Amino acid sequence: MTAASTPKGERRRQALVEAAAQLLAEGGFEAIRHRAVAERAALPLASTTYYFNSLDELISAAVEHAAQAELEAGRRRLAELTEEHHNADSMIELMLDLLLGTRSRDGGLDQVLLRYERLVGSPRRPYLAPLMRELSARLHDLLTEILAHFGVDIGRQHLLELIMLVDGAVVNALIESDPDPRATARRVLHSRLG
Amino acid sequence: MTAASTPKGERRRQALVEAAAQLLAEGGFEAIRHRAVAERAALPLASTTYYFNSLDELISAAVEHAAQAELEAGRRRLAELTEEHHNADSMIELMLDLLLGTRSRDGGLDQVLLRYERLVGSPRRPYLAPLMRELSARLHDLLTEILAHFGVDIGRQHLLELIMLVDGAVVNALIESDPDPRATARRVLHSRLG
DNA sequence: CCTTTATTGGTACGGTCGTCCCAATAAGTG
DNA sequence: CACTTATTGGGACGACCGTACCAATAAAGG
Repeated sequence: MTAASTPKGERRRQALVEAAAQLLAEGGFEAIRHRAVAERAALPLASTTYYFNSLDELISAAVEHAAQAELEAGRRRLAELTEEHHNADSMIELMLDLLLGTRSRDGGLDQVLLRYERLVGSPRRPYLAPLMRELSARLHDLLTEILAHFGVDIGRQHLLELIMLVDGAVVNALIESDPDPRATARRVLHSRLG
Repeated sequence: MTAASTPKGERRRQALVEAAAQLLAEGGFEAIRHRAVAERAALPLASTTYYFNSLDELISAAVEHAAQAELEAGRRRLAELTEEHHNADSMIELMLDLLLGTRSRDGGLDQVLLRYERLVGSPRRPYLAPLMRELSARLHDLLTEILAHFGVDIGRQHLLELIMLVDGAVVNALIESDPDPRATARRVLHSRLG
């Protein structure tokens, strides 16, 4: 069964999803294993197969959970913006937070790496494709809203170009000897929006 | 031991590297397993640990072998260029072949996917970092030579921007419902060079 | 209360994995 | 030739993996 019909069951199922999302953030798709998830959630191994028909289903739930949380955090950031920070710099930093993750601020690489592994690893997991497209569309919407909020009126095509530039900057920064993808991406955004 | 001291031994070692490179091209890093490599090379399992101290060493050798072959093929292509094909279109197609692989011509996705998995997966394999940087530098050299051969004088910074654009176009095309990363990348190059 | 359904958790199966061991054999060398 | 080193190939070990089974227990519904 893939659904719980009892409050406690629902709580356990959710605990598994959150544990899987944590593992995803820490070690990528490959870190989501039945045993690892169960241990992280302090539940028995078989609970993972009881609430999810397969590992893929669990991975999907984890990806969706993680992405929803990221989008919500972004919306909260947008809502909390005060007038005093209405400059291009803070807009760009907010965009970078959404595209690369907030942990990239202090030079951390792991979160950036995970995001691009997720991106590139998705075609190998066909069951993720519709979900990824949906989440990608929502992210684009949010970015458009953010730009609009800062008075930047941007067309869909121009936004996609911006995202392409950032992504290209990141994947190329990843193999440098002292990688700082956020700095590279920031330079790109400044040259286009700054 | 990591080296062979006998002609036959050297041949076997090379057979393992080629088998590993084949598997890498077919299924990515994860496809390089002791047993798979040995079977592909029609050699016993233990030969893989006899000639390579670890799986990482075998993976490194496979990556280097594959990349060298790609670079050599690119150089051959450059040398074989005749005057009749001296137009921007054929230059761009050659660049796309080098950046995305020749199998992307007919819309094939797997080779493109493999290349970007290799790119994004490299930071997780620190032993690959120096090798990847070396190979990346050689690819940049080759691309510069190609552009120069077509009369395009391009600075290092401008070349890097071009590559960034292509890579960004590709990773974003990968999650589309009917992905054609080569077409997207081609559009980008035409808008900059065409 | 009792029956039916949902959940629990311990365990087992069959598989793949990296790595190691070791006797048998080939190759190289004096 | 003998002796030393390189190589071969078969097998085994312990660790993980996804998944399935099943008796015991808790919850829900009449």
